[in-house]
Amino acid sequence: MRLSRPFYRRDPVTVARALLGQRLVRVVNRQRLAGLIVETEAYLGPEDQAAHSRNGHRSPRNQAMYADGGTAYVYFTYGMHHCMNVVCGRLDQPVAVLLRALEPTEGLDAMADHRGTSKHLCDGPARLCQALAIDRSLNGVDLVTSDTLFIEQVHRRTLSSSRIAVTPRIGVDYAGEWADRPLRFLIRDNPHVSRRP
DNA sequence: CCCGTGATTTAT
DNA sequence: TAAATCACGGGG
Repeated sequence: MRLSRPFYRRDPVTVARALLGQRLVRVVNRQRLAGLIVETEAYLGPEDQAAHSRNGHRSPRNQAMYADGGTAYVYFTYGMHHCMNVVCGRLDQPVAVLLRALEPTEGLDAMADHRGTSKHLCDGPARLCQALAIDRSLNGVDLVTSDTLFIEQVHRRTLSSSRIAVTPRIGVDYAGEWADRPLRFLIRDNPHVSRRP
C-alpha cells in the first residue's frame, strides 16, 4: 500500500514525522531498491531562511517545491551530490521534507554497486540518492503515481513522540535563528541515521 | 581540519 | 560578466 495524496497535503512538520518508518522504493532495471526512512528535515516555506523557497524565491531549480504535495523535489549541489525532498502542502505552497537517511532493506548489493562501497549505504541525503540512483531526472516526479519512485505505507500511525528524537537541521548555519529551530526528526537509537543527536 | 566540483545565485 | 555560495561527503 502506497502513501496517497492526502498524506502529503499536510504541513511539513507533520509529514516529516509521519514519514519516519515508512518505506522509500526505487525501481531500477525491474529491481526494487528500498529502505525505511529513519531521518527527515522539515523546510517551512517563504519565512524559513534555511529553505530554498526562502522569501518566496522561485527558479527553474526549485520550482518543484511549488507543486502539489506528493511531488519529488530533487536538486544537484556541490558539483557532485543529489538530494531528495518530498513536497508537502498544496499547489503553490513551497514546503518540503528532506530525506536524510534510510535503513536499507532491499537491493543492498545494487546499492553498494551504485555507491562504490558497502559502507554507509544510505546514511546521508546524498548517499541515499546515490545508493538508490536518484538524480535530477526524477525531479518533479509524482510519488503517488510513479512506478519507479514512491513511498509505501509500513504503519498507519505516526510513531509515538517517545520514539522520535528532534534536533536542529544539519548544514544550515547560514540561516540565522532558523538554523536553531528543532526541525530535524530521527528514529531514536536507529543506527542508520546520518549523525547521532 | 580541508577540499573537490559545477550549477545556481548574487554582486558588479 | 564575474564572484560567491552551497539542505555534502571523503580523506587526513
